[in-house]
Amino acid sequence: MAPNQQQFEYLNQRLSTGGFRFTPQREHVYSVLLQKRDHPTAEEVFIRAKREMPDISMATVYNCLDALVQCGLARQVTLERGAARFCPNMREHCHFYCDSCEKVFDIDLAAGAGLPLPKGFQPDRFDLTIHGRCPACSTGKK
Amino acid sequence: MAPNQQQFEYLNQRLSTGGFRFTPQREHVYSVLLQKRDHPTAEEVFIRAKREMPDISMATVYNCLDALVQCGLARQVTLERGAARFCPNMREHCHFYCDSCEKVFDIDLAAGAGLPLPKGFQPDRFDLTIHGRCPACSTGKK
DNA sequence: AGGCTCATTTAGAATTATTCCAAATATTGA
DNA sequence: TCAATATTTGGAATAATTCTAAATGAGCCT
Repeated sequence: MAPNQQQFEYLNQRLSTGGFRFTPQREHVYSVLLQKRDHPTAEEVFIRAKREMPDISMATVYNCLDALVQCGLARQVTLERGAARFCPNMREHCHFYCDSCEKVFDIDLAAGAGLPLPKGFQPDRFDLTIHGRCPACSTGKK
Repeated sequence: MAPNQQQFEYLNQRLSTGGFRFTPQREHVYSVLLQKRDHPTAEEVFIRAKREMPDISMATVYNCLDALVQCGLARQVTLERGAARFCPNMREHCHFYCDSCEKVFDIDLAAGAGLPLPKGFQPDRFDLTIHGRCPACSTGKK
């Protein structure tokens, strides 16, 4: 599924606003992210991207993901150890990591709203990850 | 500064409860963590530990930190990219990462309290990192 | 104390994740 | 189209962590 015209325009606009050029690789990496929103690692994005663009390189995937993050088109998510994951959901939300099946769920919650920070701290962005069990794993009580 | 008797007892008890043995290395790594609570990386812990225990190895530092985390004596904190950091503060708190001076501050806030999770999700632990500017950096408005 | 068992330590190798590099190529604006 | 500059590429390099196998150490049983 190629990105539709609207997504294409939006990507183009965000890239140039951010001082980046539009390239087929960036378009493709973005479309890969949008296709399956399961918080893939850079390596997983690379594998998926290669299916339609066999010559794309790992370095380019990192470059594209970086550009997307800087343009505000994707978030980089760091859940404990291991590789960083990428998420094109830019709504305010937090992540639920299931310690049992290791899936990542988007939860629509504004984590930082109303938190009484000590005087002087100027928050910019809140990263909330909740660890626990997802519905499937908690009923199975494995 | 060596850990006091109470800390020593507590460490011993938590280690054995967790199925770990008490070793001089683990005691020393724990005392290093307690001495300067600036969220050091494993490498920084290694450097500090070597001052009083020159033969300790990196692998042992990782092993000790791991054991401490598993015993509930320290938390592993993952702030974006780069090395994991370690924090012996086990009170419920979150972290404020200053994007300007890159220091990490403990903030005494219960991040997850009262968050309305969707049905079925069983939260176990909340990891909230707030990015922004610390008081010193926000007044300097660098 | 002596011996057994198993955890731990150690140094270094191996692995994983990411960044860097320099040359070739592509994109944009004039 | 041309020049300037960003991007892509493959591979090398780096960073962070884990693994491995041998030596050591601790606790337990007799």
